[in-house]
Amino acid sequence: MPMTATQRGNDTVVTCDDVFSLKDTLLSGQTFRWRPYEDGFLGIVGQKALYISQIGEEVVLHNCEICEYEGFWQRYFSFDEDYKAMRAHLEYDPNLVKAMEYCGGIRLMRQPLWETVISFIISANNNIPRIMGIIEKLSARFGEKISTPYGDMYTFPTAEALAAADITEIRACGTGYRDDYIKKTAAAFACGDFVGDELCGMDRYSARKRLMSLQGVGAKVADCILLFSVGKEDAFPIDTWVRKVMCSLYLDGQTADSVSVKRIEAVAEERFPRYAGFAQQLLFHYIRNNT
DNA sequence: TGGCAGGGTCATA
DNA sequence: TATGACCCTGCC
Repeated sequence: MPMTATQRGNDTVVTCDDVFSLKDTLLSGQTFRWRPYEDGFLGIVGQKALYISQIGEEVVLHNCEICEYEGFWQRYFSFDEDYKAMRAHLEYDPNLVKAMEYCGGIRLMRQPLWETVISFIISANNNIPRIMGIIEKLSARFGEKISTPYGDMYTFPTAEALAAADITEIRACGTGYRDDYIKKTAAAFACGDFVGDELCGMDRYSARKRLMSLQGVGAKVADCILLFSVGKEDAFPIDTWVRKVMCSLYLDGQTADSVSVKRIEAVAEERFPRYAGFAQQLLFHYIRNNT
């Protein structure tokens, strides 16, 4: 049993028997709607707001019944997965051992598909603070205001709301040229052309191809969606940082722009035949914070 | 003040 | 398969 959960008063307390880090998980660029709040983080996912904190081995989901935890948050944070075994499996690689010493408590989240698709369309050619700002503005403009114990918050806009939105109003939220991608992708979800459930039964490459049929979704964004939402643990998003780290560690220090994405993909498959996505996240987080 | 990169994607040739 | 344009912000 990787994690055990109990109800304590109004809270659900999850006891970790491993090295889980809430902070590293929420700040590793997988998710964009969590902010520091009191001793932990405050976030909103779907219609649910949550204040969550961690002290040592205890993770506290404040004002959260255990049935809500088991019905949603457990899966969202991948608390039902055995990360101890994953880490043990990856110890054959000395670079990953170093990365795990630094940020081994990261978990790959399984976020709602729709929110993840739009968030990562916005992420293209962009930086994290700005991505967060754009999502907040879109939510304030097109989401629903809900009252929570922490004040009013806005839900992520529905596909219907964004599909029906005036494109200039989408752009006014700071999306830039991504406004059109957002509206068209929203339309694909809203009219039922795109059904997320179908991805689960597909292999990684078929699922990626299907996601890339959406406007604004290229290979990298598709892989992020597969890894941070769909739970495809073999997805391996290759961005500029991963390119750099893969070249420096596994391609004899060749320069990043001299090696094709295909080559890096092949090396990743060879070096990380299992849990490639977790390896990617470890290396990415390690290199971003140690260079 | 101006130039440029920032966790890419798309259209064009 | 390889280029260049694309919106916007903050940093140097």
